[in-house]
Amino acid sequence: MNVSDLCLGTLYLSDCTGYEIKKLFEAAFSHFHTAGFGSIYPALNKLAKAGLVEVRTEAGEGKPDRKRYSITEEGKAVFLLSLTQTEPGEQLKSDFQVILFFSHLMPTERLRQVVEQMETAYQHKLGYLRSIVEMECHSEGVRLGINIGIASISARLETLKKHKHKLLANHKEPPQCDLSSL
Amino acid sequence: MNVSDLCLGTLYLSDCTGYEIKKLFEAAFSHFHTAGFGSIYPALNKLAKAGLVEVRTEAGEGKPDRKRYSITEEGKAVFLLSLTQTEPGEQLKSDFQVILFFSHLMPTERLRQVVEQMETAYQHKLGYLRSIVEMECHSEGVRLGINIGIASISARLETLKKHKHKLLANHKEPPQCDLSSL
DNA sequence: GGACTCATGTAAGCTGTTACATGATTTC
DNA sequence: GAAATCATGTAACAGCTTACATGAGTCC
Repeated sequence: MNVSDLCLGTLYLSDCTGYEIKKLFEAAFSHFHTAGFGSIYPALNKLAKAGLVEVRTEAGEGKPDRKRYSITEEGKAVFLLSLTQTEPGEQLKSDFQVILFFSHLMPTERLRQVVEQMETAYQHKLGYLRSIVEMECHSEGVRLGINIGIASISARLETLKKHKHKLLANHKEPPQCDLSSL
Repeated sequence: MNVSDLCLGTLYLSDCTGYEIKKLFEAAFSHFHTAGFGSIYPALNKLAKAGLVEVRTEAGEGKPDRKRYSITEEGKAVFLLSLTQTEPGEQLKSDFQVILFFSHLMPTERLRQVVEQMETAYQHKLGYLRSIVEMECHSEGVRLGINIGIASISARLETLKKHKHKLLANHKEPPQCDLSSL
């Protein structure tokens, strides 16, 4: 499942412009997938070339022109096929956990900062997820996805809160390293 | 934090061969980072060229020759700098959640399969994490990282178990799509 | 006047995956 | 005899990020 597939899937639900797809990605997928304009626009052009989507240009009054994309029947078939054939999997990339892994090499003060930042980040994410789960327009699958996200982040936050004191209290200041040559 | 940084960090802890680094990655980082030989070997060569690690070749008796890498003082300084400057962040890429998001477009039977696969995958991951947290060699930071992983996966699994019946019971078989032309 | 939103796109580059190539030894 | 483990590496490709380019309108 790459950006191209996600664009096709989004267009299955409703016609969109590239800009709207980006906004939708942020609102709907941001807790399990990300994508920038630099990958969305080329993906849409590629899909159009392959005949999986169709484009029509709308003249913007006072605003820039927009290209509105619709999925074709072939596009629908391709998306359904890749959806059913995709193996479910999850992969986390956590710089926070890397930092924890090597935390004994870090100054205590920086470690404290990092922990605090992460707590705040978790709280923000939770707030966001709780705000969207309350909306009543979700399908059962979407709702489950959000609930899994909430439970997961909530558990991470609680574990961090519970153990951070031990981490910081037992932390030994590492010997300073010579950075003058860099 | 890329593969190159992680190699450097691993070599900070002890001298290793590329092959050993891969094994260590699997054992220690696999729940928050992955890397294959195709990125580790080039990374080590790059680090050697930059003077951040040193190599010596060991003749293998009955086994292939090995290249053992050690970090240099400059390498240590570079790693400590990038460790303290890295902003803590986490990013999930979940094809499972994508499937859930579009689950109303999938055949019920496939959805049931996907949910079961994911349950098993979570259980395996939990088993693995619980087996390593019991070892007593971990630093406080490493232990916290593992505990966060356990809490997180555990929460995901429980949420899935709790809501999957509702998901499957309310699921409507979507109209079949014409796949003959593909 | 500056920042932000709307709107689309390109190009360079970084990073990583996958497949291939080699080859000996050990285990089933 | 087949498969797995040990051991290193390259080359092609896929995929995404970042920065740049353009330009009008709106809000403070």
